[in-house]
Amino acid sequence: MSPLPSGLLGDLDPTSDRAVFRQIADQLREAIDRGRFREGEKLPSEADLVDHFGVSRMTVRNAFSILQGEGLVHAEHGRGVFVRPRPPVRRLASDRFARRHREQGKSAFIVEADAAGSHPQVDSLEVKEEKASQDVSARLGSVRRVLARRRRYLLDGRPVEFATSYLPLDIARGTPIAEPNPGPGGIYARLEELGHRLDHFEEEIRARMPSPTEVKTLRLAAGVPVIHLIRTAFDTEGRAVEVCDTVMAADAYVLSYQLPAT
Amino acid sequence: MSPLPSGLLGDLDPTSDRAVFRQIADQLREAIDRGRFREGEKLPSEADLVDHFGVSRMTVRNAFSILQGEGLVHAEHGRGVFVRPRPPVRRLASDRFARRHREQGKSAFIVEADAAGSHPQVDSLEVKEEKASQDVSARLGSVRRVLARRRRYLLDGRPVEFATSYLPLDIARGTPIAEPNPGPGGIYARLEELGHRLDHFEEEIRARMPSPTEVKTLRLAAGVPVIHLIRTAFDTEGRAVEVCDTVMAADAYVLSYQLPAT
DNA sequence: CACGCTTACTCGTATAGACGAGTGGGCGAG
DNA sequence: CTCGCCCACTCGTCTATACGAGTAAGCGTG
Repeated sequence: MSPLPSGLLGDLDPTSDRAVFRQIADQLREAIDRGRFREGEKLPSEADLVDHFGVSRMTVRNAFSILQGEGLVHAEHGRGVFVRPRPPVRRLASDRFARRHREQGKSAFIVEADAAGSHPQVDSLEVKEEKASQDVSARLGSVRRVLARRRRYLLDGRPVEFATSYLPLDIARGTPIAEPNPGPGGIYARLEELGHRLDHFEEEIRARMPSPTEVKTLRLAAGVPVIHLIRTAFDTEGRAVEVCDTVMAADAYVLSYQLPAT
Repeated sequence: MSPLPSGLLGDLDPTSDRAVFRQIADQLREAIDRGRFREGEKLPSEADLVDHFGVSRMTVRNAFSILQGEGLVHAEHGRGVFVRPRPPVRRLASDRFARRHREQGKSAFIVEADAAGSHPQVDSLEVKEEKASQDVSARLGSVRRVLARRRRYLLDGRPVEFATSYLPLDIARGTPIAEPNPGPGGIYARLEELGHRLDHFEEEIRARMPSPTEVKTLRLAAGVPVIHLIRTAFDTEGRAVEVCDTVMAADAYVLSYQLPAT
């Protein structure tokens, strides 16, 4: 156990009324911000810090748990505590559903990821009829049962997004939309072929901490929120023809919208 | 110290390899989800749970700290641990900058809050010239110095949003935009009067955990992420005339956008 | 050389105890 | 009755200790 390089971290201020574990967290946070520790780099071990600051281990662990909650670091059992690297972000533009983007055969996700040089994957495909939740029913205009299309998106092996599309049965049943692979251009292309020319989308965005299920599905590190996006697609007759409920790892996304200044 | 009502919480499973503090957190989470504890209601005290489960206090505290990280509960020193109430959310529509919404005298924030029956407030007003950050400079087209307008928004006494507008000096200096109160219709009205007719806005949205500064400024509870929104306003000549950097308490907002299906 | 075991180091979980500090109700003095 | 104090209860901070379990490097054996 090598002692900490002197100067890397300072001392505690016993006169301060700031709790010791907060002072330690402050020092580590500042060192990270200043680039003394780089992305992915290992921080001093708990034992190192116990020696350096002369405190008990629980105090050091408390300090680390603060930084974890802030999403700054993550611990790996048996290895150490590391500065959490910022993963590459996926940029979602507001014109991503424009007709011109409906490529042949491949989904927007695949096309875009290929272009960015990363390896895209879609799994957990599930297509089935089910009872509409109260919220989905309200958005689709009081439908009882819906077709649900569930899928998870991964980039370079990392899950980044989990989405479920809900469609009224009278529109989707017996059409390619009810097939696992709906064909080129995705379900929006199919909807238009079925006579539902798309007019506009409405997107609602929230951010919150993930549920335990979401942590598992998206393999989220501590201190990573999720972006919850609910999109409703309207056809030219003003009918809501699809609701898509998406949960995204917030550290993997930047959403981008263009608004007219009308 | 009254014993816990039997049936409210179950027992631990000693054969499970799930950690005890996680099992306790699971039980509390489920009880909250099922409505056994309502919003704002007090959960059993640490001492109660120590007795009920026959574990040490740190184990119970670990369980609570998980739930805090999930934003489900919050602790109040000397009072107890409570189910975190969901505050009323502010809905931001994508047409909120439309010209027709530029009311006389009052800002959009005030008008909207009044309409919703809550008490709006704006403070921390600061208007000054400063050096542009690298990011702001890039967005505004390589300007060195900018006019920065900082303000914090509160609803019913609770801070919900902290925003800074940056404008190029050659546009803003010496105009009402450089005054604390820019007058009716806000700075967008002034920009148009100055010949910069607004064409469109671009908004970038991220979500992440707050920095300690943001926690203080927005008085955020544990487990509440922030929404970071960066808006750039473009005039009809394609010039970026303002960048607005906004940090919002994520539990107080729903963003809503309308997209054409062009 | 290759494989497997040992070992040191890492974080994870849990116990027991101590003191501090904020809150709020109750009780006693005036 | 009212005010102020006290006390019980609450969470916050910190120490000290123990064992478990994952990781990786090194060493010894075949």
